Amino acid sequence: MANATTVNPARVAKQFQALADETRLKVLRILTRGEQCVCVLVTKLDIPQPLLSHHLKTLREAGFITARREGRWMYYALRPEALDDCGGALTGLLDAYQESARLGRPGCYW
Amino acid sequence: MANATTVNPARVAKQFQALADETRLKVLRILTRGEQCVCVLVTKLDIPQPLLSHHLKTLREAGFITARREGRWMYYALRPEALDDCGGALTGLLDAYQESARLGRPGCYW
DNA sequence: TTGACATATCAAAAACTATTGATATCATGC
DNA sequence: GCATGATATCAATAGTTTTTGATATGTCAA
Repeated sequence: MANATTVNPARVAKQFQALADETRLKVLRILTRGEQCVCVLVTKLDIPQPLLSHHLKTLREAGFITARREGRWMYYALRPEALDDCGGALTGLLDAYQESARLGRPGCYW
Repeated sequence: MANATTVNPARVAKQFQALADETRLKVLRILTRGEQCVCVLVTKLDIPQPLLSHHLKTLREAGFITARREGRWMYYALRPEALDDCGGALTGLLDAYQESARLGRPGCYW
């Protein structure tokens, strides 16, 4: 289980970076309904296709989605593990915070 | 409770943007141990003071930390509600995903 | 009130990210 | 093989964020 000390800040920062965009969050929201082909996403989001392609690449590289080709179409699907992982970084911080509160906030630990 | 439809992508994107930086994540991690003065953070992170000041401002504007002056020193503290809130956006997506799986992935919903 | 210290702000430069339009790739059907 | 449609890549531009150094602000102590 992730916690504030096991989390790798550089990696996690990259994941949050991928989430730090309105269009990409909308993509993820759409994909919660199941995998979708790019053509549907383009229509739904109303942005130029190359731009969407770029955002999909960003999400894919950060591990949030997977791609699958079927004939001429590409289908993208959510990878919930990645969302879990990111959430784990947040709960790791929260857990560390609560644990330290429990211990009475000894202050500086280094 | 947050879910994939109640979440405001623009606002959430801004919060994730604040988390999308290695230094800022390190700041949050340090602050899980309780509030700290800037001088401690500067030493611990080994970055120029104006740069840290800028990152602290970013975190503050996104709601992740609070500032308190005590004499010459500024003390920054974690605001766990903001982390919760952000985590809520993630679990909102995950919940929507699982709910849709439960319903048998009806596909396009618009 | 002056000097010293802690922190914030500002302006400029550097680095990165998003957007656009043009073009390439790749699968399909003729 | 050729034309077509779906998607990806590329190169250029625009916009944003990060970093740096200089300077300003605010507080304290003498």
